[in-house]
Amino acid sequence: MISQPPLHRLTEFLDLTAPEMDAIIGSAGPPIRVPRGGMLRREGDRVDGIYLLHEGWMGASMLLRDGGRQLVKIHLPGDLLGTPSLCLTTAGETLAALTDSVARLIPLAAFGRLFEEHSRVAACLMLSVQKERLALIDLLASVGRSSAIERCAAMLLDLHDRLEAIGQLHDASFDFPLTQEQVGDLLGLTSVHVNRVLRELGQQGCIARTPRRMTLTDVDALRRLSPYGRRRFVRDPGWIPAASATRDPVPA
Amino acid sequence: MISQPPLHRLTEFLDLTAPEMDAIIGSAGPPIRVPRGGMLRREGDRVDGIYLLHEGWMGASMLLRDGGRQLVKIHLPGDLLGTPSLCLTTAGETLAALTDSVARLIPLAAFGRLFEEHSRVAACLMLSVQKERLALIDLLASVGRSSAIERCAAMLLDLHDRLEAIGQLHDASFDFPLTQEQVGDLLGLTSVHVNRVLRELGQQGCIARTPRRMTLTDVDALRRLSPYGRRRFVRDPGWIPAASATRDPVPA
DNA sequence: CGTGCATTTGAGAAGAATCAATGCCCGTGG
DNA sequence: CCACGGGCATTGATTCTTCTCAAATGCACG
Repeated sequence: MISQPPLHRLTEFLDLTAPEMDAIIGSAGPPIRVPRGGMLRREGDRVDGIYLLHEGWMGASMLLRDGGRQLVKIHLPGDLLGTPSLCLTTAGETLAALTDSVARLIPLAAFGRLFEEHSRVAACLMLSVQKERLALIDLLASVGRSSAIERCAAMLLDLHDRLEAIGQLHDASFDFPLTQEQVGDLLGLTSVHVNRVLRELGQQGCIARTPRRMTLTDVDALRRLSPYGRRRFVRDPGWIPAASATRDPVPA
Repeated sequence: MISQPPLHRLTEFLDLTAPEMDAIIGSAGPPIRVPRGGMLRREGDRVDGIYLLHEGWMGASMLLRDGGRQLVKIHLPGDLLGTPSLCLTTAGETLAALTDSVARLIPLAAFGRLFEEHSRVAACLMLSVQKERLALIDLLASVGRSSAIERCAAMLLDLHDRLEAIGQLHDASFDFPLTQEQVGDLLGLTSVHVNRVLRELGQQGCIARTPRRMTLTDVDALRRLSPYGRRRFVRDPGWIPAASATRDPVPA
């Protein structure tokens, strides 16, 4: 028994109507279970749609020619996965399960129909993608222009804030399934150095770690460490027409 | 006398119809001239639309709390500027002219209308944004997981390929208005180190520099140095409906 | 009770930053 | 015409962050 798909990432900018949400839900295929370590999509696979993540953490990563790996995004439930590859013939990113996960495919055809028939949903998708792009910009700024400890602080806060939004945060404490190597691949560091930095953060009293669990014991100190602040997102942007203006109004 | 806006970034995935292109062109405001060093938009400004760059090079950058600056994108003519801020109340990036530039504002309202009335244009915009996102991913991988020389090679190739697409490349040689500090801000390096690396590339015979001009004397060697290959983009993706299927068909 | 993965720790090396000075080009104003 | 100043490029010397290599430890799991 699979619960309804989490759509908070699509309704965070705008309240969608029931028909609009039904259209989204209806466009998704059956649940796909991916065990920890499994792949939902590999770089080079044919692009057959995008994915909506129901449960679990997944990582989007890119392989480099020298064998290195750049983790591009830690995806949490509700995220849309694989959208960057929409403009490619062959997937540009690997989607790997960091925990046991469940996702659903939204096939290209269904995505196209959604786009054509529900312009407000299309607008929400656009905003969602822009938000992802900003996250990428923040990560880039962090990797390009900050010290290792600042990057770690920013990453922990990012997870903190996003987990809070989906109710998976309890007293600034959350499940933390990432290995130090994965953190390194995300932040442009070695696992060895991640280890030292996390210990340093622990000694400063900013965080407390137990296996697979992370507690931010001094969120304010972490925010001071972080190289950038929190973004303020729009709500009900004026340029998206009100629901009643939607095409094909369904008669009551 | 301002020439027609360059729309190659919007038609590279799909041929648009004349009415669709007219709608885009019609949505843009009057040309805005920005002298080298001037700002089109500052971080924190109110978001009133996006911009279409006609002429010149512009940089999108983000300021860090410690005073550092991350250059996020070097924009060339035809690019859409400022789209990441669509989901923010207040601009998240500064748009600064790297050369004398000309841009046009597409106001939010016009953008919304475009989205609502021309779903194929909306789809093209989505693909365009995804392409930008991939560029950001590539940059991130480069900054996070490659040496300084590899990053420089990748940046030079990126400019090479994009300038080629707009006919501003002559025998692997192009106008290069970036200061070494700006390159450093883009690649996560200091200007001092950029200088050394560029000299190294020169000594290896990969590039030749004269003031404000760059020549790639060994493109293949640079491609071997670059941490990633070229992307292959879709053309006429099946999920976007054919032009005749567009709503509001204009009677002949 | 091995086995395999992840974390932890140490020592040394390397890449890039920092600090500091110099030179060059070019526009400005005396 | 020339002195001056600002921005940018270049170079050297030194420091420091982070990587690399290596090994030990701990822990989960069959």
